[in-house]
Amino acid sequence: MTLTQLKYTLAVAEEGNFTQAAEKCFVTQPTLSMQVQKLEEELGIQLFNRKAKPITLTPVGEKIISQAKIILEEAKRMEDVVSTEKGVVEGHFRLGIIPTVMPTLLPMFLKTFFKKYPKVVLKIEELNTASIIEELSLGKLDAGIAATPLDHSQLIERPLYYEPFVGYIPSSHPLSTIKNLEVEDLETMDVLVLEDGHCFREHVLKLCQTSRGSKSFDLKSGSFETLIHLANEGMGMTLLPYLQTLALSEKNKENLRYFNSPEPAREISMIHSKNLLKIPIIEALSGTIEGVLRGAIQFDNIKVITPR
Amino acid sequence: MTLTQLKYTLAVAEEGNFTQAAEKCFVTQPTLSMQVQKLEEELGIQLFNRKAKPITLTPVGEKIISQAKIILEEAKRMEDVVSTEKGVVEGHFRLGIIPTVMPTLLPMFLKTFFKKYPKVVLKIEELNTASIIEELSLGKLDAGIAATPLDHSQLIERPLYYEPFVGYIPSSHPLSTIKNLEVEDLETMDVLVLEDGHCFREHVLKLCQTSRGSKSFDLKSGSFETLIHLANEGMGMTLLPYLQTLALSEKNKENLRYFNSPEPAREISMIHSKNLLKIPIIEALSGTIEGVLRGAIQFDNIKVITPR
DNA sequence: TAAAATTAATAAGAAAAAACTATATACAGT
DNA sequence: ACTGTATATAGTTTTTTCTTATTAATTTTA
Repeated sequence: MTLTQLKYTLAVAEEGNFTQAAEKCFVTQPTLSMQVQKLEEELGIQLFNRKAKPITLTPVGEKIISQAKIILEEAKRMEDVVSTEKGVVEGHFRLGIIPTVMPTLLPMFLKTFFKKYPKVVLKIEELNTASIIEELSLGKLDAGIAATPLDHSQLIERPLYYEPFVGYIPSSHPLSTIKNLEVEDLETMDVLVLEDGHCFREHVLKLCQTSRGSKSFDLKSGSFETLIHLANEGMGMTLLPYLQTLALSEKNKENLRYFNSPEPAREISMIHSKNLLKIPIIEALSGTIEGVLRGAIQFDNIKVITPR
Repeated sequence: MTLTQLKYTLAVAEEGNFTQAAEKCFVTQPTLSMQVQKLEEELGIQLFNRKAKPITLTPVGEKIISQAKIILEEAKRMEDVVSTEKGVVEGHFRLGIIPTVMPTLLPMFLKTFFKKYPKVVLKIEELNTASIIEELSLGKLDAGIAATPLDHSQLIERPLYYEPFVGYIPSSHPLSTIKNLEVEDLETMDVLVLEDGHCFREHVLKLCQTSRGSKSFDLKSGSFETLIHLANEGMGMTLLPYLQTLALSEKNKENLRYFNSPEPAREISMIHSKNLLKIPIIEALSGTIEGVLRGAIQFDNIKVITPR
């Protein structure tokens, strides 16, 4: 059994077609056919049902293929081991980012990062915290950016920045006359929050302390844009993460009210598994993000609100 | 990178010597040297420090080797996948058995099993329940025999037999005059139990119900032999698993008192992980044990005592 | 210190494996 | 039955892997 045979067999399984699989592997069709046959012979098992069109896997074949995937996956990691040791910043990298960070953070560091590390192929996904944790532990993700601390024993957290919460209070709102917010102001107010699944929602609820189930809490929405719309239409006030406020129109910016010091803020961190693969890329990403944000977010006195 | 290269490199790492490694791999030394060199070249990394005698791994080499082990381990599992599918009962099999079952069960089925399935190479270890569970999930064990139910989501349990508890009450003991035991008798009595770590200890304590920390409970011992000795010397009574009583001397057998129906009993099961590797061997083992015990343990009315 | 022994690297050729081109064969759909 | 598509087989070339023979380097022993 060779890794090449496994690769070819996997390709056939995925393409359902020898000819296409051969193309994908950059070899001719007979080459591929023969290697698959050799594997079948060595294992003493029929892997494919060649009569079916498109070709299907036999039940045994399914199991073999899933084991083949594991082997090839581990073989691929060898490269990671090497480049980690070399400290080389290159290769594929899969990054998960929570939805409330993604749109504001991404444009800030992406260009800088690509310029500095052109050999890294980033694949970025928008995922909620739970998915990031799961995919990290499954090895489907190399790192994630989420609000911390998470208190997860298998993960390492590296804080990137602290993002204060800012009040958005339309002029129609009773609280709009004040100059600066106090956390206490929130307790009695109706605050519009994101829908379930966003950790930012949990942050805000925690900040508001009240678990009294006020009806306005149920005006859930998936985006800050909608939240601002709703607020402008007199449905209440809301809280935004600082970076989100930078993109507001001048008119909407007038509705912002900052908290008095110590400002409540969320901690945003790079998280990754303890197996120290791809550390150089993680360092490069973290460094770039920290550098870009050093100017953008500068606050003396903050109070971190934990996600849970 | 090929599996052969990894195999050769691993051999050198293990032997600390190219020549011996070559022997172990059934190839000549130059073959092995060249393949290792090719791997080093492909990875672009020096794996071995050839100046040291015996040859040592470079720090990078260590990491590469540990990844190589993972890959080869997974490659080896391919065989298991195949033979499982073929239903072939052969190959290496690692079985863990708890200490209170090991000495009585092993001699009952081992001979029969080897006669029926000569191609299986059994490696049996005496381990407590916690170790069995851990090693099963690490893949260091193929199956285990322990008292169940364990309520562990990653494991499958297949009950093999139900083993009643039998009272051992020396003539000096106040209870020795009775003919049959009732569970209630235990509550007021001083019962000698095994030391911590044995699940049989937990069974007995549970049966006795009392968590009142009676002093006699602390006369712990690691084996039933000692327990019987202690009992004979007037330290109290004890409980034995049924199979253990078969080996007692005729004189000691007179001290046995069986429970009235429903007899309390422990459930002994074959446990294995949900990844269905080596199922045929597990089936063969389970079948053999069940067959052997069918005659030995036959009780109509029992009441299973769970470990926890 | 020189000779012998051990061990790894190199060179060159043989054997084996993996790739290719060309062709045959099987099986749908028309 | 014909045609197009797809896989298997045959024969050849290329590449890789392994072997034997030899060299080079290092350690051990006399």
